[in-house]
Amino acid sequence: MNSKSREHVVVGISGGVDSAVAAMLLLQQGYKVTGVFMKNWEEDDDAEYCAAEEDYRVAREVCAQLEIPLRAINFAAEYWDRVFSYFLEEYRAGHTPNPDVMCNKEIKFKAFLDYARSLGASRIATGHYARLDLSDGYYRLLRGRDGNKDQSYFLYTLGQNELSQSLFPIGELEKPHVRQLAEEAGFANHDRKDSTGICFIGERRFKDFLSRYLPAQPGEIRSLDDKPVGQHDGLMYCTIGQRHGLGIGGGGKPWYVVAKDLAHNVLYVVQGLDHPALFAAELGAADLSWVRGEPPVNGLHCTAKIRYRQQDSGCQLSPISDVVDVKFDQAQRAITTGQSVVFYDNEVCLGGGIIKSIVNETALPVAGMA
RNA sequence: UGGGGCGUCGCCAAGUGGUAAGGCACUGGAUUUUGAUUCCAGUAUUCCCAGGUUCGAAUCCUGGCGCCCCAA
Repeated sequence: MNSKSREHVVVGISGGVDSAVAAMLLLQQGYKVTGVFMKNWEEDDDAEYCAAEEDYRVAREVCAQLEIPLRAINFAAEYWDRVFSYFLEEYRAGHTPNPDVMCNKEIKFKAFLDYARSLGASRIATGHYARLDLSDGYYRLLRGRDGNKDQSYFLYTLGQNELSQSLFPIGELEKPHVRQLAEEAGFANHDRKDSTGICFIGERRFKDFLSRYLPAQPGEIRSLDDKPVGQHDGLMYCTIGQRHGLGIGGGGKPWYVVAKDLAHNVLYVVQGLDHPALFAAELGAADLSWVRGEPPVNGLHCTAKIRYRQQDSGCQLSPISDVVDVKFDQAQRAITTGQSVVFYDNEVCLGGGIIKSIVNETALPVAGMA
């Protein structure tokens, strides 16, 4: 065997195909592999069915087939303290956070990494569609080879320390190939539907879920010319660019959320997918994180995403300090505070930050609202 | 209490004698490791009410009820 035969890797096994194939590939590459199933959310009493239990059952099945040990670890307390509380605070403040970005930062590549080290592993591995590359003494985070599944967006908070202790075994593969390998390996989950929804919390009616933690605060919905057009149940249940769930119709074109006025508890809407008020070409971001460990040169022209699964758009970063001002070559639709902007230099994910402000050419009824 | 207009699904809105378009909302599904977006499908035996004319009316007539506008 090769020198890797002694290296111990802990793989996060979720019950899905991706992590199962990741573990299998590591085994084939000669690593010593241990599977770990994370439970980071205590099921709610009234949950229709317990998805986590089924996930765990499948995880055990896969590990049994691979003949690797599977351990279970509960990070529910950490998840609540470091991810969920942040999530609620952001919503309360009228923003739209991305909990999965925070989950990767605080749980998978921190708590889980620490745990893996305590088990004697030198690295962790996950089933993310992203790639690692070591050049000039620096680790680079690259987009997954499968452009349709690329998950580097969720990983932009990782730095040199995390990447030097991580592996993304399926990053070079395309999803259909992963499923094929799973089928050939005889994994029962080879055709299991991809999981979506908030990491560990799963798919559920989002508004109902949020309302358990943030009580309703009904208020008026107004059009940009300040005419009342309906009622909302709470500004925190809505996000910029959102169409459904408002319950307002008429006039032909669909209505979209364009702004929130927290001070007056008013939700502003606009009619038509391409309404100009929905577009802005500039934003301010903070809580920056750079994969290389240091910011790129000031004035850098690169590309960026405003949300997951969106095509990158050219932009200019300047000035860069604790915060950054991002000017896009083309106006972006529905830039939303709380979401992450993630920067790329072609295939390389440079890092990103949390969107804090939007510079919009179209005057909104209330100054400073987002 | 003079004149004019209108009343079709929760909301806009076609249809002016031949047996209820479409859009929005809503519901379901697809896509998606955030929240969204997008895509596909479904949704009025009934046209404010009551009579009448007609083989046949949401469409014509009569009478109500409701709303709007202009005059006062």
